[in-house]
Amino acid sequence: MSDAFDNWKTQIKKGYLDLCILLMIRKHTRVYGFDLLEKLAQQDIVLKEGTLYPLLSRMTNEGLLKAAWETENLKGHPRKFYSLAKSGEQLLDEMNEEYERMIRIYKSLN
Amino acid sequence: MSDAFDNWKTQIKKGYLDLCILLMIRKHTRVYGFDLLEKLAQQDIVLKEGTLYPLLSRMTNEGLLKAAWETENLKGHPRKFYSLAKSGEQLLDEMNEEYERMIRIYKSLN
DNA sequence: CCTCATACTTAGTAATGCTAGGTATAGTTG
DNA sequence: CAACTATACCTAGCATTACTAAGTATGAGG
Repeated sequence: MSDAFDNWKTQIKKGYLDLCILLMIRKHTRVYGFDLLEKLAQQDIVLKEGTLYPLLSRMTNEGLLKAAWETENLKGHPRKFYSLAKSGEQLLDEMNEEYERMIRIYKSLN
Repeated sequence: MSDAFDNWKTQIKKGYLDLCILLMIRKHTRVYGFDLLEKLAQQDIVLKEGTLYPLLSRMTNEGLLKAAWETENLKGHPRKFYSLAKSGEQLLDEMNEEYERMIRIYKSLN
């Protein structure tokens, strides 16, 4: 049985990771998974690979991201690059609006 | 299959509701479920009873809340009043700190 | 040749919010 | 007093996500 706070920390990230990852991809236009993992860690969002990759796959399947294996300059390990699809940009805008709303409510209660 | 945004809105609330409810109870010291439902709705957090009550039960079982059936002045329907337990206050402080951190990261990515 | 770092993948688990009901009491109306 | 409504709380089952804990595969360095 895990600590109440640890458990909450898992829950509070649901949805938040999607948001941050979409923001991060928008910021960098085109990134691959492992690099994204490091960029997120720099922002103090530390994920395991087993958390990030399924998330990227899901968002790609939902049509939010475009994914492409690197084909040119292929020296080193193959990398799968992600970028925002149209519907991903649109969703991100909606998410931002909703999240700002939630922050406002939170602030007003504190 | 639900819309991607609707689905996300469900996910992003996980943990957030706990936080808001603890904040609300702290603010009012002592409230019962149905009243809490209305107070939250006034803040634009609209829940179904089937969402709130299990949540209150869970937090009570975890020792975060103290629950007591109204015994005095018992006219009208019986009401179960909730207030913050020690560990609930403590958890709330930790949650606040973590949530502020998440907001800072979010802002920096946007 | 063996180890390590990079890079991606997958199966299974725990936890929460929602749906869609249900129970019970008190006041109101015909 | 019977029927209805509003108040107040409860519960079973579902869908979804983040995490754990593996595994696969490539290239570089000793």
